[in-house]
Amino acid sequence: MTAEAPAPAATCCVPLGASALSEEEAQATAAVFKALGDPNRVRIVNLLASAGAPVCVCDLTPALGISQPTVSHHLKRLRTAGLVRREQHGTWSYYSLDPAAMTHLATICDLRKVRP
Amino acid sequence: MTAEAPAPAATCCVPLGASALSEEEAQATAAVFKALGDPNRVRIVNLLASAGAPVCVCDLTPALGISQPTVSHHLKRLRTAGLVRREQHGTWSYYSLDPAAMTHLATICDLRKVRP
DNA sequence: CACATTCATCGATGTCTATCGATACAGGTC
DNA sequence: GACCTGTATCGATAGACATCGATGAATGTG
Repeated sequence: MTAEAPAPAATCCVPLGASALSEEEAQATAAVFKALGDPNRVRIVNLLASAGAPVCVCDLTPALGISQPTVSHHLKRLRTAGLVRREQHGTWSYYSLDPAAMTHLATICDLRKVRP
Repeated sequence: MTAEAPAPAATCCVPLGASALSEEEAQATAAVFKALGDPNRVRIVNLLASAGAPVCVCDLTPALGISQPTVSHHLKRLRTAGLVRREQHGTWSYYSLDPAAMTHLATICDLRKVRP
């Protein structure tokens, strides 16, 4: 019952329950990744990031080459995940990345510093 | 047709096609995120990260509290996405994070430096 | 060799979701 | 007011996927 990896191969088990994520934490993290787990949403985030300023839906739609309802759907998913913010100006909706969420995402993804 | 965001509101359109991701790039990126878009897979990655050494499936299964076939399924998805590596020792399979993939993931997620 | 154990695959099932066309809603323009 | 335009929502549909039990393959143990 030790933690050595390619173990002596008689018993193999390791109690790694230690610093495990809670069910809720895992679900929250997965929700963020799930929101980014679609090519069109990745492209939306990329477009918003490279734009650097709020972008109108009427610009997003032709850039993505998918129907307007589908764009609206993806934006809603990104917004629900907290990755994107909406800003309404008259008839037009402008979307931009949520800076805090981007920082949070970068933190989550950097697993290189995790220790046992 | 300028890039200012809350524009004068007469025309709103901005040509932001500039540094857009290709279809393939977007799909590849989304595939990585999709692989992480499940609570159990997030927990697997977390367990592997905090273990710091290859972990036996027989340790993962009780730690996750789901059936063994399901664990196997998730591991396969993570492995297909290139996030995880398998190492077989006798009857046992040991899984560990792919360091290069982790670095790549951290790079992808850090959108804070993107410029227009 | 017979048996047990570990893990991957298979088949089935229920749920989720991406996509679109049609429609409703909200602002602006005349 | 009537009309146009940009967005969001609705309803339907096809495809993807998480989950499990059963089975199979590989390896060790008696």
